[in-house]
Amino acid sequence: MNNLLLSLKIQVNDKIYVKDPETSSLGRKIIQESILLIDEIGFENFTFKKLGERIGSNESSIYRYFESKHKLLVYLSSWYWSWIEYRLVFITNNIESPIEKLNKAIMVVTQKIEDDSQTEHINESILNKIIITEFTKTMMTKEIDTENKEGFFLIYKRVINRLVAMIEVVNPQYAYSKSLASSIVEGALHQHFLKNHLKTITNCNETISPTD
Amino acid sequence: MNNLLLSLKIQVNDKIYVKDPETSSLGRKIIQESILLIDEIGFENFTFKKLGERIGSNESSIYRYFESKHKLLVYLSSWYWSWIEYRLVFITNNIESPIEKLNKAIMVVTQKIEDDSQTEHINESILNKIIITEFTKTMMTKEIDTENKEGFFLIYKRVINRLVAMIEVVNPQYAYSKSLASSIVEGALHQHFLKNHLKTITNCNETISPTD
DNA sequence: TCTTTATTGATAGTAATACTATTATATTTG
DNA sequence: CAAATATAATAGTATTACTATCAATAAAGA
Repeated sequence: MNNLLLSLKIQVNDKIYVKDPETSSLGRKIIQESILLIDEIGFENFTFKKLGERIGSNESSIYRYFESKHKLLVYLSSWYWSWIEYRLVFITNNIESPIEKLNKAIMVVTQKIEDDSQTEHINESILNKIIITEFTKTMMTKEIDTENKEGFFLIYKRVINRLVAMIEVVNPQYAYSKSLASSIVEGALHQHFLKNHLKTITNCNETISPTD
Repeated sequence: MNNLLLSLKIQVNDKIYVKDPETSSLGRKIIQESILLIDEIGFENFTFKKLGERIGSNESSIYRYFESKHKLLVYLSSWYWSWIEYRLVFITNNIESPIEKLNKAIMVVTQKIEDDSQTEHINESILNKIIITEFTKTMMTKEIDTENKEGFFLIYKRVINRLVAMIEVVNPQYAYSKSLASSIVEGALHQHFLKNHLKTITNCNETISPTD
């Protein structure tokens, strides 16, 4: 992936933050450490106060970047899906065979991320872990319809739709391409979760991956 | 389904509650109204205080039944899956053809519930609605491993395993029966959710159901 | 029927959460 | 070097998620 990300900035809908965290070192620290802290203690136990203590900064300073911890999670998710989209486009680029292209794409959206540290302050592998358990919480709220209208989930939907397009090239007659694509992405996250916590209701383990 | 439930009591792991809500009218009121209130305002906005006001009772009285709102949600989920299990067994009973049996089973676990009011105090259709958006929250916590050991998710896993068994009768060679079963159940809930909120990434709508 | 026990209600209280507001102090930039 | 901007420190509010105590009722048992 050749360090392309070093010069390319992942863009996130600016309605999600108060101040863009990529524009300051405090902002980047917030992102970096929030990923680690959410992974360690879980999203329900995560607070801006704890994060502040951890980064040697103040609760009120974090509020200048994000209105709420919910929006911070939406930000992290958007960043994640944007990063996935970038990899999706990059890795499937120039592949002639539609089926091979779709295969690669499915690999990208379903694979466990082994740390591929391209961005200094974001640990993609841990971010992948928190997406597995926390991503649904960004959407499963009473505010979803408003937030959806404001474009909070655009990048995620774009990833799904890229998959849909590839499926339709492989089989233009298939009537459920959208549901298939969303099921692949969401289903893979879910199988990763089961593999880690409810082993008795999945076949996934050290040798069999959700991608299989 | 012939009113069998009128004489059969759905059993929920007794570690989930402090006092069995089925043993008193206040308990049943808590169950009945919590379903409606969670549906109305969402689980994050739901509190025992609000529930108390609504049922004309006291916050502290509700705490005598459930330690926390999380456990109440675990209780509602267990009740739901227990009810699904009962229907699963009942509806697929005496069906000879394995494929037909599996088909019926898939219908049971994926269909939207139209109110089938067998139990006076539980509105199954609304309970189904809250399961669609709130069920993952019972599991996606830092406490999952402990709670899983305590048996909080036994009924859910039993439902999945019944499906697994039916899949294996249809095709004993299939290597991913567990993952398929868990994906069917979880995936159907997810498609129901998308159909209600993110219509652009599902093919499900008024005419096409997740069951299809 | 009377008494004991269990259940519920009312009130108060605590620590933590999820913020907002204000002011002081650094730091950056023009 | 001044002005603007960013951050830190502190305080404060309303709400949440409980626990504890005690009084009032209702139900059950002797």
